[in-house]
Amino acid sequence: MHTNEELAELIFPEITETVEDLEKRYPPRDLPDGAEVTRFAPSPTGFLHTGSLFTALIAYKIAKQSNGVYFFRLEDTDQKREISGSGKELVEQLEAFGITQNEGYFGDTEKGNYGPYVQSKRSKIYKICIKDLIKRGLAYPCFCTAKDLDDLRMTQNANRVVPGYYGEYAKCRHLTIDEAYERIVNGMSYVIRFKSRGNHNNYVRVHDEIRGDLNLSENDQDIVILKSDGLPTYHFAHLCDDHFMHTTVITRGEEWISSLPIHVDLFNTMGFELPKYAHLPVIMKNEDGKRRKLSKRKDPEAAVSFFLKEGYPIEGIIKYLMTIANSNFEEWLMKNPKTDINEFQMTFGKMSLDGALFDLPKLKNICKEVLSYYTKDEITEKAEAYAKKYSPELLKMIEFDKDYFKEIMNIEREQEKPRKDYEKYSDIIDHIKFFYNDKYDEMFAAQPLPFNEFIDRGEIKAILEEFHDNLDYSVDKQEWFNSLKELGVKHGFAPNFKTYKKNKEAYKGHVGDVAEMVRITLTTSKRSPDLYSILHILPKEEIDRRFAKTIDIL
RNA sequence: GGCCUCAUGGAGAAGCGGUUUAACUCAUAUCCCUCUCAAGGAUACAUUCGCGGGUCCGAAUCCCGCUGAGGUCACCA
Repeated sequence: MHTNEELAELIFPEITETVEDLEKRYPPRDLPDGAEVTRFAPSPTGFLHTGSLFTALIAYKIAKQSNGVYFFRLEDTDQKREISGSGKELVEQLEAFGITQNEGYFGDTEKGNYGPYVQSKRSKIYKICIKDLIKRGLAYPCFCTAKDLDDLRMTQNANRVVPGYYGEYAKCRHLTIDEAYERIVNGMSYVIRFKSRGNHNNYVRVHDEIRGDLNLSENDQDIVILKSDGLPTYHFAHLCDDHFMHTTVITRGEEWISSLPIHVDLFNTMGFELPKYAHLPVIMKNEDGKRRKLSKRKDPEAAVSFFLKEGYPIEGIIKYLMTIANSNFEEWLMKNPKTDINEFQMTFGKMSLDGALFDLPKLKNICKEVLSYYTKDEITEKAEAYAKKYSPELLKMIEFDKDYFKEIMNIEREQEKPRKDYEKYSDIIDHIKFFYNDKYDEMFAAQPLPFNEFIDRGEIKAILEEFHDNLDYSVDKQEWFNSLKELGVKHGFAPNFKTYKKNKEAYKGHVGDVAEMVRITLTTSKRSPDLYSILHILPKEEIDRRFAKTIDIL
């Protein structure tokens, strides 16, 4: 007759430490009152997902604003799905968004007293806990094969009973210790299951920081806690890791709500204090009138790298995510458009319960706002950083003459109501390329200049010549514009749109038409920022050249 | 299918039993301003809070039922 003790020794002969040893090794953290310990714990299965960034952002904020600790843990227990190198990538992308840690996994290194922070390196810790459970008769080896489990599921479905490995259906649970012992000695493959003492008909009340009290059916499933590869499942890793790392608030997606009873069961039987839980809404996408989770495969915007590549400002993305996270954030943002968002206090109570639809127009609007508030130096610096990584073309423009670029970026910037031209850094090129001679020449050659076809070419030519001959760079904007009006009037154009509208027959057009001629000459386009600014930024010789070139073809 | 969660306009949402004629932001539309654009300003956009009952003098707000959407039922997390 073997005992549970002997069974535990047979399975884990190399494990000599106990749960008490672990408690000593990972003592409670010394933190101020109210400090929360949070974590972001992704699997290294690919690049940073927009939803993951959202989750990480919330965990980070909750810890920061309470003077607590935010750390990064790598959940690499599924070696089949692992994509090598993605763990490091995840850390780096988060860092790009300002979500930095002072403890945890850093890609190449680890820091902190509660490590290791990579689950595959914590194997011993899980085994210590499982050995303890086996000794206490609360976990057992299960020899069922995938086929056994499939068959079980099928008969359960056919009989309309709750599927799963529990109670009478948990075959291996009813094996005697000797039987189990013998099978292991004989080299049979097995997993370790948790022996649940719960009853499906009882309810447990679990508090969720966002949703309030949840009433859930007790767990009675004998879930797998150690896979045959020797690594734990998520549930068991969550139990051990968050307990010994002293996480105070578990922030995770709402898809975990249904496994909450398992976690409660696990924490209770290990005698560990249950952490607080906050089940976050999942970011959705609308497709043909149906809501669904943002999908990494189908939606480019599901990967955070998409936004980075497009050149959306990081600050804008974070602010957008914050508006989804807390309904009162936007109001705060409007009052404090330039304040560091770390000043904003995030609360679980202001979090919505159902998943928000990802709204690109809203993101764009926020990004526009963010970019418009940057000084010329700030936007130049950030645009350069973006260009270095993603846009050689833009980089060339910036490096050609940085001061020149700054002056261009400064058009109607650094004022009360700045221009809002750009939603992302990649928009810059198209808006300003006419400032660069080679681009100008390209555009000049590409299509006929869009001069108003109702105005005689000779007239345009005469006006342009006269405008150019009398160009005075020393006058202020108002005076300059007056002279433009006078020039128009002289040629039969109304001084303003109103006058023209009242009596269209009396005029060939209005100042706008005259300005348009100059604009096309200088930019090849009917649309551009302020003309006066352009005249003062473009080098004088270049202005002369453009006039000559344009007049020449008229 | 069982269980769980959620449900206010095109989107994010405020509201939590009585000055709510349902705040605010984005989007959209129209108008104004204007040298074009980007802005800015003004106005419009839910007779009604998924539907049906009930409680109450009074309900988006409380209760019940239904419906819809999402999640979950793995040796994936």
